[in-house]
Amino acid sequence: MKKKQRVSIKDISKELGISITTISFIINKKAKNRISDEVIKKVEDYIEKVGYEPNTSAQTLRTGKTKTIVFMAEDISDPFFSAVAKEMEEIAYKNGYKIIYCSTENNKDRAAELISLFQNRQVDAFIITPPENFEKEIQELITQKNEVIMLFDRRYTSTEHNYVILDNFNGAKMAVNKLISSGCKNIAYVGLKSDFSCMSERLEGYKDAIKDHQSQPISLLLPFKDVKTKAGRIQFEKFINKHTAVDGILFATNGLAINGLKGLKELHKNIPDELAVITFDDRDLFELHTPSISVLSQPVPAMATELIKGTLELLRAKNDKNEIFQKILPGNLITRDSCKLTIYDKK
Amino acid sequence: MKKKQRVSIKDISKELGISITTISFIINKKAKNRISDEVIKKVEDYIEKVGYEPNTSAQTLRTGKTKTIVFMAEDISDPFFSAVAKEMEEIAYKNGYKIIYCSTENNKDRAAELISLFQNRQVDAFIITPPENFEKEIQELITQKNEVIMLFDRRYTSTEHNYVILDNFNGAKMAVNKLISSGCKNIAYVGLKSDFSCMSERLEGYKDAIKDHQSQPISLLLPFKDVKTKAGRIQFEKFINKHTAVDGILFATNGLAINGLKGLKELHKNIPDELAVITFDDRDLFELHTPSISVLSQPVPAMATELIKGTLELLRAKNDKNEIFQKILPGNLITRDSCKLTIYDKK
DNA sequence: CTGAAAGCGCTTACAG
DNA sequence: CTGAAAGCGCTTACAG
Repeated sequence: MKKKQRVSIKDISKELGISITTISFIINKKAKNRISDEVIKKVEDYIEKVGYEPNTSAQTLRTGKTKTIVFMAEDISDPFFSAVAKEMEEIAYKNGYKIIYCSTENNKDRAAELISLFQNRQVDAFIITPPENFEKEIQELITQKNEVIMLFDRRYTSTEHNYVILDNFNGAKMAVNKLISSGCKNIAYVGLKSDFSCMSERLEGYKDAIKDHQSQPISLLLPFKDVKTKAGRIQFEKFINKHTAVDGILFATNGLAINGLKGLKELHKNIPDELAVITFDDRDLFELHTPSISVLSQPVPAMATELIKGTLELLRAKNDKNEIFQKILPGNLITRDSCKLTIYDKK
Repeated sequence: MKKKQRVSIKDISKELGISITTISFIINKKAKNRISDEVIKKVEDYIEKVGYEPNTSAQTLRTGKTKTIVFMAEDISDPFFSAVAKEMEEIAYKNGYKIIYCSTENNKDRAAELISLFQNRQVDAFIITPPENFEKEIQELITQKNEVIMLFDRRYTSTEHNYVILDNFNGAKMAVNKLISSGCKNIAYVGLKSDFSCMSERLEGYKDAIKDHQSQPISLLLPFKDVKTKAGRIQFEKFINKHTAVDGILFATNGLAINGLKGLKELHKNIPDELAVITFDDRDLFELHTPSISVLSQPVPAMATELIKGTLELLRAKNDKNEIFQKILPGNLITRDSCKLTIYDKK
């Protein structure tokens, strides 16, 4: 935290009597077989001594690379996304990259506006959780090839693209199997009415898990705008009152679970005796809830690592080849009191 | 989301047959009394038409201004800080600024490292929640005058500096008065062992509120590292077991409250009958908790607005004068079931 | 009222 | 193995 005056390549050149060309090559590790070891050593030592750091703007202006990644989350203040964001940052900084965040609020106009804003500001890569009905825009973005495009949490089946997602299908299966093994006979699925791949994959996982177990799926799909609202809660309560046989629920997102738990409280349902509950995404709220809520948690650190690792890899490979980075990570089942104990649980 | 090739001032100059000097003046609104209205109109129309956006790196290289603000939070994945972050972003983008986030984890070495990192990358302003024992470093940073320094959540009494904070003293008083009016006779304070101004101000507010009410303050101050740990919970439980007369608690942070609520659950304390509870900071967890928890919530949108507004103002005023921006915002008391009802509550 | 030119700090093709 | 020079896209002091 010293430094008064920034030192430039020119200063080093003057000081050491070596051309700026040579110094630049050394700084950029392009000196091998070009510059003598002696000169390399001399320059590196001096750089170390004065703590030289290249001017990013000059580099950007010259190369067109900004060393900046944009993370467009659905909502950066959502605990899941902010946890991912925090982990990513750390790794990005270590690799000399900055991250800029923004929230789409699942609004496609807003997302389009943000993308165009950041394209103007020049960024190297976008990590995006696309909003509803955004496939065309994403495709166009990928086709332009101006930036590396990495999708997160959601993918499209029609296009070949980079993504990091949860294994939603098997996650849902694990969660439902937990409900089954704890004695539930009629399991309902509460999800989002959405074209998000994660939502359809979770629903499919649910259906697959119950197919030999109960006569037919029972599901409620709420529109995105109602997830946190009273209107959504009323729809959920109606659903519960209608399907009286339901004795287990899988919530597809933590938002749905929170509103659903409020609803179950209003209906005075006893968890887990009348109704067992499990949800996607862990939050400390679920641990503290009475009773504590079982979850299928997403591996946040692993996701963040893959997201950045993949993006940096693609950034390096850019133009080299049409490399594709795809990762599907398994979730973790955390059993708590909202599922009845079974003889298999030792606790 | 079109655009193939970025258009530069040079392109405009060639197209319109006007010098780049003139165009630059018009873009930067320095055209008044220098350039004819006719030319201004012509250039502005063309810029509008082709959607010209200046190259930020070139501007930065030339002016030294990066249009970047760093927000160093204690933990950017904490709901309070991530909520503030999200609000700030929106306003910053509208003003042509980017925000970069990082987390100090309340670690002073890490904070110092981050500051030096971002100084090298050149940023215009720092919005900082300083970690413990960081006053000297902050003072040095302010003295350097390389960037605008805005403190958030914590301030120092010894130095004159910019800050946006909660009215902690009166917030704590309001919270304690709520406990008093709901019938508590022995109110304890659970806080942080810390040199943060917010912590001492809250403790003072508590002391001031109870001074005519109970014989002496009863407080537990935990070290930062134990806030979320089992060790901290055990200390808390011992404290509760020791002070059997305590029938009301004010928690100084949401983290302390969460761990404390876990402890009270383990001790099978009935809230609010045996023990009423109120905490600083609202989280949806507190609303969903059984019983729901009363809080002294911080005005997140107003804080974010003041933070950015103030920072931009100082950025504009830089060098002009030694302007100082200080804002103390009032908290909101939200009464829920963790305080007993009084005849004054209509519900 | 308008423009030619220097220079911010880099990178890299080219020459030697 | 090393260096002189052009140029990335701006801003602004200076000249007219």
